[in-house]
Amino acid sequence: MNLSASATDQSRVFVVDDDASIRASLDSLLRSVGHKVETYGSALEFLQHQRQDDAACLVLDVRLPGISGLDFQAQLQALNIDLPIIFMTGHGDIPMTVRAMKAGAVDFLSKPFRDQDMLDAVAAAIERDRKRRREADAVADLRGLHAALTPREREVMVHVTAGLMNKQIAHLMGLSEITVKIHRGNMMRKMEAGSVADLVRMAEALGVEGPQA
Amino acid sequence: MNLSASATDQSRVFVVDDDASIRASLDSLLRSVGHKVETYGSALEFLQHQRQDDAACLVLDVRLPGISGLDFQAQLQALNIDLPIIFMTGHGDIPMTVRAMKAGAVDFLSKPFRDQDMLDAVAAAIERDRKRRREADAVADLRGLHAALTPREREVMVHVTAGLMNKQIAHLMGLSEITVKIHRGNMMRKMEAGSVADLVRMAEALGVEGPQA
DNA sequence: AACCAACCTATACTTCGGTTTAGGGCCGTG
DNA sequence: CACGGCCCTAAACCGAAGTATAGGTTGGTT
Repeated sequence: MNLSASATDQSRVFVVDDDASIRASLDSLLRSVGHKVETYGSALEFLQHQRQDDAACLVLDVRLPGISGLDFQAQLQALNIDLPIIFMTGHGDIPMTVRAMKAGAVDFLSKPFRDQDMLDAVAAAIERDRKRRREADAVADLRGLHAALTPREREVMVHVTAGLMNKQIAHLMGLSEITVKIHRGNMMRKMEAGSVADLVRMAEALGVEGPQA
Repeated sequence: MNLSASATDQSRVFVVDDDASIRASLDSLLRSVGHKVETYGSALEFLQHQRQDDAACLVLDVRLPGISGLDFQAQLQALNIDLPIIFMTGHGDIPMTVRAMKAGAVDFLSKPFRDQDMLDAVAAAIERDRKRRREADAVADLRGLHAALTPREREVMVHVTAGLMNKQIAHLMGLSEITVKIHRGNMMRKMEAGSVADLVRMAEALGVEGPQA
């Protein structure tokens, strides 16, 4: 389903800052350690460009033309764009920092910052994205399998992962036991689950379990 | 094993600040909304007192006599005291805030702060601790059951949660299948697992699984 | 009308899981 | 030394799971 090794092993850093000289210096700094870099002067500009399928992160000035970096962070979440963010600020305050960190920012750097601090933050952010990607890919594959189930198969899956016997499932669903066995067998095959133990883990990753005991 | 309903439903707030007037005003504020409050003038003083079995949190000035609040946070982690922390600061900076938040602080408030901000932060912190406690209690119970297993039973448990058949387990362990069945039956009874599905979830909570496929 | 996917059922059979009963051995504590 | 806990095995049995074969019904599509 997802045999492609996530396109590349590249790391891509998006820099959004209205100050061209900052953009240039960050571009050079980040390239020097092997990152691909794309720089933008505004949030809108960033949004209008395509994003590749790389592990990536976003380096953001909190003060952007038109929109605050914090609001932009919220907007990205609403758009379901889940990119680790590193904030930079010239004159940030503590409430701002707390809000950004609570909302999941990787780091919050005061300008001027040491190059190494930025590089460390970017490395941590990329690593976080890489991990999120791996997990998201795995879950996406599972969703594909799960989507191919018929309604009855899905229903049986829930009951199996709840630890019920075929007999009990049959009773709950108003079916004969043999029918449950058929659905169950088809479901296990479609989900590519080699055992109930496998299936339980898949169900947890998918969040398709009945309320826990 | 852990039938006691976690002692109380009380919420307890520990306030550590070297300024007595701050302690007094926080004490009054927090009591007014129903929290139990204990105040201390230093980190050491706090450590020397017993902690009850309540859902609790810690309100901490970053600047304490003898030790920085940040270092104290690290020290508590090292001591395995996992208490949600709310920092207060008179003249904090951004790196300090970032470090505290990265280390898991619930909030970081600049003095002077609005009463409501403190109350909100404390409520969030207590709720976080309550949740952590519930989970820790559940895992502690499981650990108790798991500790009562014999080495062989533990070994069988790992293989069962890996989805192996008795036959395969027997082969791996150099046993006859019947012996595996005995260990397995004893293990399921001791773990109070009604099904393999249950057992898998327990094993995940315990972290006693073989490396995932 | 023909088709197909999903659904349901039954018979028959195999394999797997699990328990009971009934042994055997090793080792450390009382 | 005797007892108990842990370990191993066997025969016999039962119930649960899983598969194959062989049907049947709907309901929507071509």
